[in-house]
Amino acid sequence: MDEQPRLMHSHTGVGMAGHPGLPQHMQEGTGGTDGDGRKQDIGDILQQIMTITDQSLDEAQARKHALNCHRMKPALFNVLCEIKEKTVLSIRGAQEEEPPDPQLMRLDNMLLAEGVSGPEKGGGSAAAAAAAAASGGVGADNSAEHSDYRAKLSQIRQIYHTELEKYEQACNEFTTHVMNLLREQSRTRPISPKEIERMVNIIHRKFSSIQMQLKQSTCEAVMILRSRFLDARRKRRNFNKQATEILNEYFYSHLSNPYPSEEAKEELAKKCAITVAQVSNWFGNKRIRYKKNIGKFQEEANMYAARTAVNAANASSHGSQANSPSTPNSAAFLCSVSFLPLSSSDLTEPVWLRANLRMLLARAAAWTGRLASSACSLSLCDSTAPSLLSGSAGSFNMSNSGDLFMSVQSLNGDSYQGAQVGANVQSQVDTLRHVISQTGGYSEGLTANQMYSPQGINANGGWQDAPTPSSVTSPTEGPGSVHSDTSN
DNA sequence: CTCTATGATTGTGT
DNA sequence: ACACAATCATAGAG
Repeated sequence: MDEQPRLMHSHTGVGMAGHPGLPQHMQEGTGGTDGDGRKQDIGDILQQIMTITDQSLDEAQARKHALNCHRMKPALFNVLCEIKEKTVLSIRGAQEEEPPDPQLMRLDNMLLAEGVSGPEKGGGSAAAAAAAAASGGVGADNSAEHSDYRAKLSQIRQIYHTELEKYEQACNEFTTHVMNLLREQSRTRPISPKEIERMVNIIHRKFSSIQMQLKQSTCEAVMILRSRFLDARRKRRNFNKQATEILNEYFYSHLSNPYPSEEAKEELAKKCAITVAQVSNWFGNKRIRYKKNIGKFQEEANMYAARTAVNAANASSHGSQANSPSTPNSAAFLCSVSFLPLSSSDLTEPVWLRANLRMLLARAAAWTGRLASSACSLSLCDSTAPSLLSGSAGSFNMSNSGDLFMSVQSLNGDSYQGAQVGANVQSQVDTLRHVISQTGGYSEGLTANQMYSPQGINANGGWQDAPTPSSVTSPTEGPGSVHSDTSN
């Protein structure tokens, strides 16, 4: 019974179809020793199978037909079935259900998010819009770039879909081809539907790995495009002068607590035509840089503080002609001018306003250096008052803030005379705070514990002790206190 | 080109 | 979630 081994040999040989050396070897093996006719026939048939791929199509068809009609064909088929019985075990073991590839899922998700693989309309532009928002684009000046981005993205999208379609088509064609081939072969050798299915799976896996490469390179292309067109760092543009001035004005007029509330941020963002995130960035940068190098910002601080005071005075005098500061209108104006989310009642109480102003005037006089000792006992109705004066007033270095005080004092005079004290109170408070923070808080000659602490920059040079904008309150203050930042 | 200014991002702490 | 600090990367002035 040496038939079986030879068949096994030949069977493995089928897997290596087209091997040029094999037919010769087979011939040697079959025609050599016994010369048995049956074996000779089987050998011939096998040889024909082996060489079938080397033949032309017509010739192959003819031979295939001859093979199918061969008298020994059923016998060969039975033998193959027998062999199959033995090998099918190993095939069965090889079946495994693969979980979805996480990398492929990542790529799919990303392509979907970028609007490449999603629905045609909206996806790409939505992604572009999102990217535009992320880059903080103002709109007008880089809309051209965004349309360019969108065009490029849709180009990528198109290429991706074309390629994907091509791959899918090729996959289907190849699968059909293989299935036909297997069906054809199933007439000659035993092939179960399971095997066909398995083969199809293998083909699909191969093609999906190609697809993954396509997806990967598409993702890379999108990333490159994104970074080139929408990377905020690359596309950084300085804010325009007006926006910077608005931001600086707010910063220096709220120097004791430069943390704009969400509402204030939105207001600033609207005025500056930037995003709220950009406002936050700006304040973050400003705070840190101001703190790091106060000296460098002093001139700027003075300028803005003075300007704020002047603006406030103008607003106040203007308001005195049109309407009284005690009217709801002027209160609303005060809210909007200084971004104070105060209630109207907070601002329409002339008694405390006047009292505040008297305090301010007294304090201003004290701070100009003549009444240093008495200043400590004064108490501003503003929540910051106690802390503002917690340090030694006599230590404040007034040398570089005299001009500021001049302007404040004259303004106070103007507005106080007519008891029209609405709009400029807040700015004056903050202007004064500014002067304090500059002189008391930062002068190099001061020791840390002499600096005023909680509301302004603390001994460590930070505002961390300042309450959050939404909670700037004082337990001692009345209902009409001026808050540097509050939210309702 | 260098240097400084500045908007944005990232990592960390609370 | 927010602020801070460090850092990056570019803009713009010289």
